[in-house]
Amino acid sequence: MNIEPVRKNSLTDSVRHQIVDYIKNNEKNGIRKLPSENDLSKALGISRVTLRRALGQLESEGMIMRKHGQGTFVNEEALKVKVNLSEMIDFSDIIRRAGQKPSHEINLLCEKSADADMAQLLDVEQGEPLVEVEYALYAGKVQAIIARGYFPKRILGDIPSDEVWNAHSCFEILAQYGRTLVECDRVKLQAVSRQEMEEYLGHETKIMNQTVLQLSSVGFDQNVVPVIYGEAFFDTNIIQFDLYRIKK
Amino acid sequence: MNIEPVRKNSLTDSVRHQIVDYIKNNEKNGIRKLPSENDLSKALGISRVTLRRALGQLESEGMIMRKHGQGTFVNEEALKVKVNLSEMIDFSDIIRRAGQKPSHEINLLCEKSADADMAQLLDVEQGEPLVEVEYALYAGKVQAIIARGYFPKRILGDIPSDEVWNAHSCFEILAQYGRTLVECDRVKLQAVSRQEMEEYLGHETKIMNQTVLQLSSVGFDQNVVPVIYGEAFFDTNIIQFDLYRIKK
DNA sequence: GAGTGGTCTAGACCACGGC
DNA sequence: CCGTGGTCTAGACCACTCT
Repeated sequence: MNIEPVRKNSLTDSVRHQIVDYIKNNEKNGIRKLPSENDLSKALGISRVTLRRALGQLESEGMIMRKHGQGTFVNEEALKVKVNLSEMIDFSDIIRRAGQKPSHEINLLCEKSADADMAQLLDVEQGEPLVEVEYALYAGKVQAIIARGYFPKRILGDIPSDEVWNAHSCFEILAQYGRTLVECDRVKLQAVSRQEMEEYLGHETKIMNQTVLQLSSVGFDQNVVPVIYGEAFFDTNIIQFDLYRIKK
Repeated sequence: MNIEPVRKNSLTDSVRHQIVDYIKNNEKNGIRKLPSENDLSKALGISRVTLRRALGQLESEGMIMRKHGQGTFVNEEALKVKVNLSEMIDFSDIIRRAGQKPSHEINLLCEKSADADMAQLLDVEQGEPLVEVEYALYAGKVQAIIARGYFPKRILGDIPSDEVWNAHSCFEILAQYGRTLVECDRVKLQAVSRQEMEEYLGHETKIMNQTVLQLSSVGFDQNVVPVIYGEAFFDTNIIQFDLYRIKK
């Protein structure tokens, strides 16, 4: 039983992927200039409008740069961004991006009723049954992330077995057992001491650093209805988040 | 002598601003649905393509949500983001967004030659003269940010007087005296202890928190040539960065 | 002047949601 | 069924850069 996120491939999307492939294939050759928009649109058999939509998306991500009167170029500085904070990715992928091998274990899995704060964050009635789950994530053999999540129990039809929890992330379980995709989230950042983290969690951890980066996030489904609240603590000696920003 | 960032207003830009105004004006009335694309484009006297380009930009920022077959809606969750980390804004504006009154003082202003690390980061020769400047920024009466910046001295024709430094940010001085606009930057995040921060800075600070968020950034001009390197330390009890992220 | 990206349009057709 | 947003096109004209 696998429910995959269904994303139709528009022409623009597939063009964008072709351009990304083109860039990756020519990375070694040192080719930093793309063909002109006219040439590219003819070569791809599409209108210039569609090509420009694809290029515009890549430009807003920072992957390419366009210079009026000169051409379109690969932006090598933006490509140096590894652990991109502005992308919504799994904890495991974050560790992979940091160049490490990810693994995880479940610290905690239980039911809890929503207190006032949680009820407001998740837009549910106070007392509504929530699932509380805590993961410890390792980069190689070192603990890099502690993540705790809360979401309404009713989203899950049946509570999966421990094996399932051990093999999948919260988001995968919400997708497969709750048919709920987290499409966007709002994140708050704080720097906290290891001691503050352990007081919040209520137990000791194997995080080595004395200071950690705390990300508090509310995840929403496609209708911007809150579905999950998470608190994650990162050892920034191991996970260094990056961002590439463009002035508007 | 004021050199303003020259940004031509395209039709799409002005349409986008009109939509933002529309949203702000109707925020109080509780109107969360925008007119249909056909109606809007007719009312504004523009083609639907141009309107959709403007709406698409607002959607990628999270300000609006479009539902196929239903309409376009204001995204209230995204609007809750206050101190948006994915926007390139001045330290003073960051403090304003956090709901505080900003002020700043210069801690340090001197010349320094580039060491190996700095030479690599700024893509200059080792030994090249740099300007080193350190600001302390206050939220009300509390120290909230310490920021240190380095940039090649040759960018500035003449070194401005102390008065100018006290009245402007690094970016304003680079723009007005160096005719250099910082158009994009790459940022790295770390959580560090107050002690580590003070060791890096070489002096004590008035930051109250025991842990701070460190942002290390390289700023680039419109040709993605590095022009400034900065290390900034934030008291996240006062400045809590936010992000709204959309899955791709 | 030739080539590049930047902007805008009119119009067609499709897919989804609610009535 | 109708109205909504989603996608794509051909073509025009402009502004910038280089030679």
